[in-house]
Amino acid sequence: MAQRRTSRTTISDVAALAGVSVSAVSKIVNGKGSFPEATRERVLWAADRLRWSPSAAAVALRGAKTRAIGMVVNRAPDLLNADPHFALLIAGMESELAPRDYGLLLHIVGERPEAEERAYRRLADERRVDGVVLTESRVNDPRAVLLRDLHLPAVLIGAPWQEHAIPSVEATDREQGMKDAVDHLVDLGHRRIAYVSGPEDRVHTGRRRATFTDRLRHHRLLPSHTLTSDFAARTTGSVVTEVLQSDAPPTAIVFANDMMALAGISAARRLGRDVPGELSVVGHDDLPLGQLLHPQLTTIRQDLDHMGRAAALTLLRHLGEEGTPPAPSVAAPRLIVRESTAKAP
Amino acid sequence: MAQRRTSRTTISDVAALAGVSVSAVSKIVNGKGSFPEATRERVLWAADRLRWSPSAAAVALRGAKTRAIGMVVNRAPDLLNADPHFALLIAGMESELAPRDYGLLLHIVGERPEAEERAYRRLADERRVDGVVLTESRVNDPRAVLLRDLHLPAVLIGAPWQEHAIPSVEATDREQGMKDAVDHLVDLGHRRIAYVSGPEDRVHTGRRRATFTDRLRHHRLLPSHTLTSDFAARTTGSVVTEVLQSDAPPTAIVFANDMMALAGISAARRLGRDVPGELSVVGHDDLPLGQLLHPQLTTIRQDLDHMGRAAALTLLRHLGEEGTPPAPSVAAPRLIVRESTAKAP
DNA sequence: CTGAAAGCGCTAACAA
DNA sequence: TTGTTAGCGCTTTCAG
Repeated sequence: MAQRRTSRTTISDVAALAGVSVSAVSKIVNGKGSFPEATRERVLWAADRLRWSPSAAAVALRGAKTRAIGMVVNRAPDLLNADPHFALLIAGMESELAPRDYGLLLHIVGERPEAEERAYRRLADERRVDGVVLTESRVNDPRAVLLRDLHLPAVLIGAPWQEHAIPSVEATDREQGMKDAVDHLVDLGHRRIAYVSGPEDRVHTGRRRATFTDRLRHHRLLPSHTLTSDFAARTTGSVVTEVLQSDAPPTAIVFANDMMALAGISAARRLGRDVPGELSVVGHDDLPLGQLLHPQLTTIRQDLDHMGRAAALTLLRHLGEEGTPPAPSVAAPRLIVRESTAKAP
Repeated sequence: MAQRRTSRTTISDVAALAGVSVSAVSKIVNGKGSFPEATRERVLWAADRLRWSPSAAAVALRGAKTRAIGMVVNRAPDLLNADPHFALLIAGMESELAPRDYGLLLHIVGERPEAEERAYRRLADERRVDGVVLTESRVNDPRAVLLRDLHLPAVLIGAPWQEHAIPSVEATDREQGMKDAVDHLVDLGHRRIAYVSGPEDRVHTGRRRATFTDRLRHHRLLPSHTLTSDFAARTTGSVVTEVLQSDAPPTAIVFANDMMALAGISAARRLGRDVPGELSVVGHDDLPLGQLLHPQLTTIRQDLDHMGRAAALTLLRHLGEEGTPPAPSVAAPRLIVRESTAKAP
């Protein structure tokens, strides 16, 4: 028995209504052949009337293009939430994907590497997406090899690790913001400046720390401390607490991101240290949040929205999507001076 | 470019390697028929060796199930970013979806209604997802009708609007947190208490304000002010600034979410008002952020993670996904007293 | 110019 | 028990 479910309207319904063949509909809708204007109009009218759009599954099956791109985020949910960073990146990507009718398939896996690998593998094997966007480039990034094996086109947001086989999008003059931050602090008279970095496995962690150190050396200074934290506020808090209680505590700290800076400020305050009176703080990213804090956060602005856009565009071009403009260059990170930095005590 | 991949391994490759028919592979992989253990093993081994998983497109085309669910967020990117709310909801959903091999297709549309409608329409017409999760139930929610027309299964997170045709997941005893907040403030001696709500078109806006007012009446009080803001920090700031400069300013304000509370605190501080000395503040959501602020935020905790999980589970069951447990009930919102509330001045 | 027909990879009747 | 086969909805030769 021909069990008819809420039967979907198909291309043949449109063809029937327009009084043409299915192939005519296909061609007209995809702007392929050349047809008399009258036919074109009738077909388009019929498609519109029936509210028909081609089934993504059928198109994908036929042409091996899904018009979807994937992103797998390997951060624990609670830490993800603590860092609005991703939301901005995703929003940026979406603003380029949506108008081109591309979907974004998101996977949030924990920090377990095997879950991450599995996610990419499924994306590829099941042919769910045409390509993926990676963030948070890692040292010895296992994803580079994996994605090559999977033949899954990819674009990386951020500094590639060595000769990463994956094309990447980055801000021009990537280290400018950090240099400015160091200069700014030195100008304010700070001599004991510390850096609290994110996890060591991130490529940018090493880079930024190197820039930090180099720039201090440029001023004939050495880092007061270089510390490492993860994305948990608690970790950052205890690291900061410890260093502030050391013999020669820093008078200024640069943090790898705004949320860490906030956690740092919170820890300092708990020790009764005034920010910026006794301790200057510089964040990184410039989340909108920073302007609501007291003191308002001095931070290194990254144009996350544009990075997201650029990544999407780069991937789309790579996939051969026609009419995709080249990704515009992303502005260099720059220092936004607000209230959390002041003269050294 | 657009390097065509070495043609994908298909079910017939697996069948060939295992020396059986394709249907045998299909059945075995999907655990359908009954086969001798030896055959089963050989097939599974072959599938594994070839790293084969069924093409999502083919499966979808065949069975009309995509194993993907959709979510469209209608908030401007910058405001999205300002509110980590969604990230938590999404993470919660993912933790139930991922283990069942469901994907999450995310669309971020602006606040333009037509973009939103288009997104749902495409999701349905192109059969990209099996169902959708809605958030932020709206008054006269146009999505209810739309999704019914589209025959797109849906689950709503939050209080439904009237006889919303869409099943919804909600915390038990939804208004408990607000009642506790009011009681708490009254206990502290506050008599002039204001409420700053989110956009009027959200269902919960009206509900919470009603609860707020009712609970005050219970204490034989009237609201000092009831104000409305949108999700932009600036709006909240100016609303708060104005009310604090009025003749009889409130000594306590309850906000519709934590980010608004933060914006409010920031505005108060700019007027030189001490929080909580001169103004007590209560937030809503309990973002991790709240504990890093100074003063730490007193807030109404919502279990966003569980709401996300419950929504996913409910939808999956609705879709007939076997082995999906019923969604556990979501704990009632409750007041977390921290430092932003204190005795009335 | 237009239409008929062959699959894309998979599942589920139906046969053997 | 296992294999054969007919489509799912679409695009794309290839005839007409």
